[in-house]
Amino acid sequence: MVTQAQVEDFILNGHKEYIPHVSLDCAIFGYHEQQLKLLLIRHKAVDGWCLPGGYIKRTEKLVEAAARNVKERTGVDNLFLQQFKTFGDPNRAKFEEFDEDRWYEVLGVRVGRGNWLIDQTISVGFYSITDFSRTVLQPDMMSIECDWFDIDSLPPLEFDHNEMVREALHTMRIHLYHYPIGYNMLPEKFTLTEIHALYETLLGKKLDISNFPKKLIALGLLIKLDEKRSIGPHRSPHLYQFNKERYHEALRNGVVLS
Amino acid sequence: MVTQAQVEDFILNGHKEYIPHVSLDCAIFGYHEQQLKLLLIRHKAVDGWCLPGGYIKRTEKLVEAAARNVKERTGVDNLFLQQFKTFGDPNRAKFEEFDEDRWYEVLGVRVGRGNWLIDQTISVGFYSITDFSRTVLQPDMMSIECDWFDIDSLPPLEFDHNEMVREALHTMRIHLYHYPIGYNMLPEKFTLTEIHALYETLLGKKLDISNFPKKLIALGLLIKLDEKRSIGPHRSPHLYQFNKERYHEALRNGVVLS
DNA sequence: GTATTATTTAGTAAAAACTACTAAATAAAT
DNA sequence: ATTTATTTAGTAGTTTTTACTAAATAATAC
Repeated sequence: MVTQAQVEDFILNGHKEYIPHVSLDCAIFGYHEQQLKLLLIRHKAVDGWCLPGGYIKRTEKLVEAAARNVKERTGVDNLFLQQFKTFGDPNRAKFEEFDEDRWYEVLGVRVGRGNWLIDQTISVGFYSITDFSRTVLQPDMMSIECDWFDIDSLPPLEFDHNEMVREALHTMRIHLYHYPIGYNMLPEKFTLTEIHALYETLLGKKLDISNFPKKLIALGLLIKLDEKRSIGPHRSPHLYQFNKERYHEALRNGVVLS
Repeated sequence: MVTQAQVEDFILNGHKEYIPHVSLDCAIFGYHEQQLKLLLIRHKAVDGWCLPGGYIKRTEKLVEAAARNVKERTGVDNLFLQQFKTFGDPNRAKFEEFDEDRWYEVLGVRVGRGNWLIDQTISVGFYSITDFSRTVLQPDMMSIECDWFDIDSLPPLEFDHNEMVREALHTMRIHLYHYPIGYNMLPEKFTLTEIHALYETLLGKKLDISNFPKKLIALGLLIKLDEKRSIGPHRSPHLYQFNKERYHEALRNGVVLS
């Protein structure tokens, strides 16, 4: 639970703990059973939805700040997390629309125009992917709501966040061909059909079911187990798991998936 | 010419014109006759070499700040310019080594620890490519020297700039397969041998001379002219030029070169 | 003019990769 | 034992890539 004192301290003294003029925004993609969603939040003092974001502590690395932010919103750790682009445009937030009275009303603190939060920021964009069924959402102290939205029916977003989502999705889909993905999104042991559905959903297009797994297996990323899973009146699929070493080696050095 | 008054104004009042805590660094690659070089500068108050960089005016976009920076250093406009990564690590610059007396000595201004220049910054990395024979180098006001270095024999760089160069080169080489390149680096009309040499040098590897141009021609990026160039006692090569429309369309939407 | 020369560049054969499709295998249910 | 639905190995056809060959050709030397 966030207390009023904490909110006040953040607003009035946050610039001592965080680096001013720099923020980060996270496009957190959520996958589950062939659905792709995006996490959005609603700020107390802003009408529409936007990407979750935050500030960078003076003591932490950029990627650590992003990981902390994702963890705070979703409750989940250790996700696939990548920088995609940094945004800086004097018009990306409209400070002329800043309404001091409204901020006082909703936050209970008088935030002046000189406050560190009411100033131009450069924002570093990260994206992340998680299994949304395992998450426990938690808005940040400046927000009232936090929810998953289907990627195909997002509301219009505030600031330059529509562009951010477009860029994040684009980068994520390119990365899918160059980095292995699946940890944290699939059970420890999974079937080829499951990982196939994951890739199809993330890429937003069909992949031939019989050709798709060949490359992954040829690259040694998947280990075929001697177990099967019973899921109906038909042949039981084999279970697979990731070859952890190869997986992390591929994460570091990249692969080519097609 | 930069006056002492300008230096003082930049140091003491720069934070009003520029966004504090954010900087940018540019890996400016220079190509000419099968040589690949990198532009480095030497700060007045720092011993080693580093990437040229600068700050972002409150009125300009990120990419405009980078373009301005590249133009100031090289005198050349309108180059291929791409963001590659943003760097943020509390240890990327070592402020404990900051030597107030040395700064006074070399700059003639007393720069205190509270000064905006002596504080943690997040740096946005851009890379750019130009023909180094067409450039007129110009150090920035905080530097004494500015020169091209062969990419294979760079001096060790200050701060995290070795990592930046590694990342910039890596990104540039990936981009070569996804964006057309050559404008500003080749004459208006050029031979297949010339563009082949450009790609080989930038990629740092051999490309089969007889297969290389096929994809570029098939994509319609190159227009074969009816002119030839006389350059020796042998068959004269045809001249080509870029299909401007296709070139810019490919810059926007990307291509796949292999 | 003609032969020589070095390089450009069209063409092709072989190899590799990719795609679309077929059918065998198989485990649960009846 | 049979039916059923799905997994997954296999393959044939296509496309792309790669490696190589040789024809074309313009400047030079004679």
